[in-house]
Amino acid sequence: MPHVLDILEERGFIEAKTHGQELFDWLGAEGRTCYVGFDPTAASLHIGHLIPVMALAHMQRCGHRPIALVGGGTGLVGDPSGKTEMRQMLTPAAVRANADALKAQLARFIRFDEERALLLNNADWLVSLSYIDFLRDIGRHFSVNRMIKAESYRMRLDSDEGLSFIEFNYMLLQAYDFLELFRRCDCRLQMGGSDQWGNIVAGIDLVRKVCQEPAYGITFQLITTASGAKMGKTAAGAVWLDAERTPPYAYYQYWVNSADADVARFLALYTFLPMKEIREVAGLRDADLNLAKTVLAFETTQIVHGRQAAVEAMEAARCMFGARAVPVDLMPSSSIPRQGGTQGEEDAVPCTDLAVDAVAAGLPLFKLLQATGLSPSGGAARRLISQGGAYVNGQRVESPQQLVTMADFQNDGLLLRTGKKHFHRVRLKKVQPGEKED
RNA sequence: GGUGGGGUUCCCGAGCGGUCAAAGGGAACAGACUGUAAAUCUGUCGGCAAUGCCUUCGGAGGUUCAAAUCCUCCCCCCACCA
Repeated sequence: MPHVLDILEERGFIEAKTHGQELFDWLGAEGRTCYVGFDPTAASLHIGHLIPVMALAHMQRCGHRPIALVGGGTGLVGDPSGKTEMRQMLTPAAVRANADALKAQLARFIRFDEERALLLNNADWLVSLSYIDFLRDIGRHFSVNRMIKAESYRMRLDSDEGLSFIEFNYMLLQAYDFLELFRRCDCRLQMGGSDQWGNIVAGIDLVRKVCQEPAYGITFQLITTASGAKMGKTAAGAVWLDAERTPPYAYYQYWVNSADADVARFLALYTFLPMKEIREVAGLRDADLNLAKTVLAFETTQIVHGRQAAVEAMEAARCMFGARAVPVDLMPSSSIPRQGGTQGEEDAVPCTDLAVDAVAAGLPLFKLLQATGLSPSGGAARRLISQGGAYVNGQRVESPQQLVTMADFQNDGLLLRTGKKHFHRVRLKKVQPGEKED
């Protein structure tokens, strides 16, 4: 079996690690326990969380035992690391609800059956801590002189806003988590984003001081897109793993729209396809690269939303954009369907129902653009049309006054498009007499 | 608690009585070029069935024909002092 550190290194995960050779040797044996913490600041993970999640999945595939630690306790405090502003404080009830939601999503990546991975919540040991005991047992091992020199606090200590005492304590709590997991599960490795370096090292030191045992840490690269933007940040907000927040189609589209320069890197980080095949992608040029983007989008969507949703998203995209089928010899390990697929599968495209009555008299198109959410306001829709950016059934709309009529509907359906890549279907809905339209 | 400096449209940031829906930049959106890429150029970028009307410049009042701009009170942030 290949060594997990080699895999993570080769695929571009690792930014820094402690104890180079010693860590390598320790991971050389099977069944090592490692962990990553996820604070439940929202009811869903987003793309930014994917790197540590994938890393845990690689750990498991290499025969180790990952722990996903949901921060039900630390989430009540809020990590200031690398943050320019203080986090909004969440109510304990919200933190609990979020923690439950995260568990379900993590199970997409990691198998938790038969103790092959653990899902723990640090609220189980943090919430009941006694202040004085904690200060005496844990707090005495921390040097404030050292803490204020930590890079992760630098931004806040230098800022106008400052650092509140509750946030200053976060490092101790996370260090205590590591100690607790070491004691409970013999967990000796903590991983996290590059902003977690300070917190991880604090935990390593604490384990050594309290138990005189070695512990290790790995931090991951901060992944940005080729244009320098944070992963998963769009104008509409984060790209979520929750299908309610980001539908599979939109999730798929996010990945298809990756920049050329990112494709190979993202395939390595966000899929499990073999590196040998990914390296071949580097030889692709121009439009051929789009095929690799299709594989990337399909694979990542499949992991998060399942095969069915991934196929639907891909078919919808193929239908809308008319992309070529992925050839058999491109990344053969991918389970992406290679044939043209079924015709006209548009189900994944966002859709709005419209009552016949509303159309019968003629509905101004700009109203419809607004109603479907393609335009944020009527004015924006009018501007869009006059700039030539609106299309009905593939036909450019010429005038802002244009009406949508029954003639525009084929099989009770109509396809709106704005710009190059925003599609929305409209379905005619026959309202029975006496039936109320919402 | 004292003194001083601030809170402007998605973000940064100008404006300091009419010419302000508010400069400039960024983000975003559309068009052209393309490959659902990048870069570039052009346009748009509070709302409204719209040559006009309405709502915005921390909040509430006030002065004025006219207020983001002046006055009063309040809230919040920052710096220095205690």
